[in-house]
Amino acid sequence: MKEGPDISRVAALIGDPARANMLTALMTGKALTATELAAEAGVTAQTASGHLAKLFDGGLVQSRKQGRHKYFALAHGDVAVALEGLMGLAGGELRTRTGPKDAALRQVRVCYNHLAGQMGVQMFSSLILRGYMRDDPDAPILTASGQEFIAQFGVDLDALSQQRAPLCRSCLDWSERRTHLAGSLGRAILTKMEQSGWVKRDDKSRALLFSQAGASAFQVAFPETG
Amino acid sequence: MKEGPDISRVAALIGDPARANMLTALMTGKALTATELAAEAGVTAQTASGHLAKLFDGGLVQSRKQGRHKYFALAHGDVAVALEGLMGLAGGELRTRTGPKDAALRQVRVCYNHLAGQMGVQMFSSLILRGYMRDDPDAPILTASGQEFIAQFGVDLDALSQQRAPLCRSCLDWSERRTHLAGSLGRAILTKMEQSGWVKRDDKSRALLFSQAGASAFQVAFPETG
DNA sequence: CGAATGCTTCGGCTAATATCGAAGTATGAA
DNA sequence: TTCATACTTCGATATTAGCCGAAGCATTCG
Repeated sequence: MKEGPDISRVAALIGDPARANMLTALMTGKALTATELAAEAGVTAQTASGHLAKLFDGGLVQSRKQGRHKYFALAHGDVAVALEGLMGLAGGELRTRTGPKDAALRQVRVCYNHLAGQMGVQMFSSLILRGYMRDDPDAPILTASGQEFIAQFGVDLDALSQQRAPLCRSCLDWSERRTHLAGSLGRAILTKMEQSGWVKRDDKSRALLFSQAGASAFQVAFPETG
Repeated sequence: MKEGPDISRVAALIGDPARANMLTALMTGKALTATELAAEAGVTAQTASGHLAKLFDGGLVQSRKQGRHKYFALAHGDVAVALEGLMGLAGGELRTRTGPKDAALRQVRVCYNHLAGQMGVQMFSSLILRGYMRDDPDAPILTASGQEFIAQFGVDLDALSQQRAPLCRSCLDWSERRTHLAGSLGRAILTKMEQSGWVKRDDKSRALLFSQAGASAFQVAFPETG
């Protein structure tokens, strides 16, 4: 009578309108906070909290606590695939929403001491896609080829590993809502970029000012799609 | 927020255990009567009637009356694709149970009307690696050499391209977690294999029974190049 | 013609669950 | 510290929806 896995459980999870709205909102690939998802679903915070707990238990979303916010994202690509399949049956359309303010800050800025914004996310994903780094659930891990790449970039890894602070750490990007590289390595890379004259910090804001040559060099070092 | 075409509606349809069992039973591609589906779902005939009406209204199944029987089948291939996607999500949770029947199903089975399981994935990747097919993000594309290969295999491509249904389509395999070939071409290939006596369908399950000669011929036609 | 089978509709019972108000924790800011 | 924000837990309510018994059509067969 029963063949294959039980699909009713996971389908029932998606079958609630509030949860379905949350999941579709997460289809952008960006992480959203619990309150944002509550607004997206049109329910109160308490209700949303219950829904999100169920989605987490069902393995459809992953969560990440950062400060007093809790960010949620789809657990993995298979979830998006399944959702797309359902959308094909419903003939649905996708809507987009996220509103950052300053365009310059959204493109690139400093986050404590490391690179953030669109370029920060690009650097991180470029490292991942070329096999220099592995996005472990716990923390990113620099591979052997990655260590070589970073050394050639001009960062002294041995000195960094002496420090107490973790070498690699992923940080959720404010505007992009995707992970970028933090930790002592992220800090060292930004420092190296400053030393090389690629970029200067703005005194008043978190904006970063790339020189024309620096921007070009960045694109060469961390190309967009691998 | 009650806007637009709802993914939750169709997901809720699949979300009921009885309906999910009916749909999985229909994944064989065979049409089943209402009473057969009632037994499959473990409910009475009245309950099944209500479920099937809902599935029909939701566009997931098609029905045709024949004498005093009413036969149901999946509405179209997209439904099977969506169901397989959901199975991929639910598969991870039920890793513990692997019966003898599951092993056979993992190796090869029928997905609506095309080949699935380990052999289905092998066929797909064999076509890709030999340059007969290109795995476009949108949908797989048959190359010129691929068209020649398929024609030699004994499938009339001209007749297929006349149909409204897409020729090539990728479907995510729930056991292998990789794509296999669906669409009218996938269906035609399986039909050809049946006509050639390579394989027979099981009446009760999604299992496929390859003859010894058929299995050998399959390995010759779609070698494991990877 | 009855009798039997396959399917559907109706009514009521029951269980599940989505929802929100209120109160409780945790983190960050003033 | 004190306050505000973000999120969670608890309790109660209400709507929903699955389920089956009983009865009603429709079709087929003896």
